[in-house]
Amino acid sequence: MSLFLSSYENRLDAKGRVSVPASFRTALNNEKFAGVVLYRSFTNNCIEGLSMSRMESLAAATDKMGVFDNALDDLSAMLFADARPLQFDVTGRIIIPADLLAHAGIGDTALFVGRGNSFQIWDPAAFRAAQNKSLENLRASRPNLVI
Amino acid sequence: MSLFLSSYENRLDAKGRVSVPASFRTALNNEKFAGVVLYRSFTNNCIEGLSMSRMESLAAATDKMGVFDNALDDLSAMLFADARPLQFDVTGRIIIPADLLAHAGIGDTALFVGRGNSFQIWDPAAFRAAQNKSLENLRASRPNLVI
DNA sequence: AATCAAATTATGGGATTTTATGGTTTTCAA
DNA sequence: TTGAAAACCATAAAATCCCATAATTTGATT
Repeated sequence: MSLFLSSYENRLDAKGRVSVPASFRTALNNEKFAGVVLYRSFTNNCIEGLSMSRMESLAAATDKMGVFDNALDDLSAMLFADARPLQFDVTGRIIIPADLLAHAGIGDTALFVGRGNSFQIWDPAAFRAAQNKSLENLRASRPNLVI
Repeated sequence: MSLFLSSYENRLDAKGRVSVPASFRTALNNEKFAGVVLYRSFTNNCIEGLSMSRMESLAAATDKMGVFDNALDDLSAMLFADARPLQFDVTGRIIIPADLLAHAGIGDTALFVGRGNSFQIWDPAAFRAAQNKSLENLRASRPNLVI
């Protein structure tokens, strides 16, 4: 398996440690960096997460675009400056930096949400609200995706 | 064979395990992931099922289109967040998560319904009711299917 | 067409492993 | 030396594996 799928609600302990869901870890288990990269979402009150190798391919992609695209320059500046590499401990936990937790409004419970090739970390209630919103949007726009 | 055809009614045991019908399993037997991906139907009180490779091609598609199609982005987000990868045990069983069972109103018997390239899982009675409803609709509208 | 044997499939329960979570000790740098 | 981070250890709950058995299908042979 190599996609981040499904959602998992895990608790932060007194030291701020959270288990990254086992299925996310297996999705990462032939990565050379045993951990994840987190950064603040630009669009939502949540944390974005991906593998180090995907971060590297992002770097490669922005390289190819050249130095004259200002928007992209801003984006990659933000992204790379903000990105936090976090290594798993022996039991597969990480400590999410306080400013990321604050940005996502996460208290003592974190919801890991699969997004295919990446994932997000949300405050459970905030995610449910956001998901209801996009379900409404979908019902209104009825995109025609063939699955 | 590679299509999901026909319907099969199987029992859930005390631990919630159900056999995926053998013919569905053979339809999946050159997949690298030995199992299925399930998610809540957006339109019916049932569970949708498909192969992991189909899920992966969806991930590839959303990658290519980037972040500019909001509707499709919403949809794939819903899908990936909701999708449950479930591996077969040695005898070809899976455990359907409790929230999916609740959404489909499934008690101790699950009806696997072939849909060609995908399948659905229903509560038997709920499926029969839905079938009658769509038969009524068909009689009323008489769509003209050209083969 | 009927019957029986063999293979496959569905189902059941106990044993084992993983996983999430908590706490304690050690290390290291400020 | 003191505080934070990392390493280490422990455990309950959940998921998975393993083996056994009942039911069904398939295929062969009358």
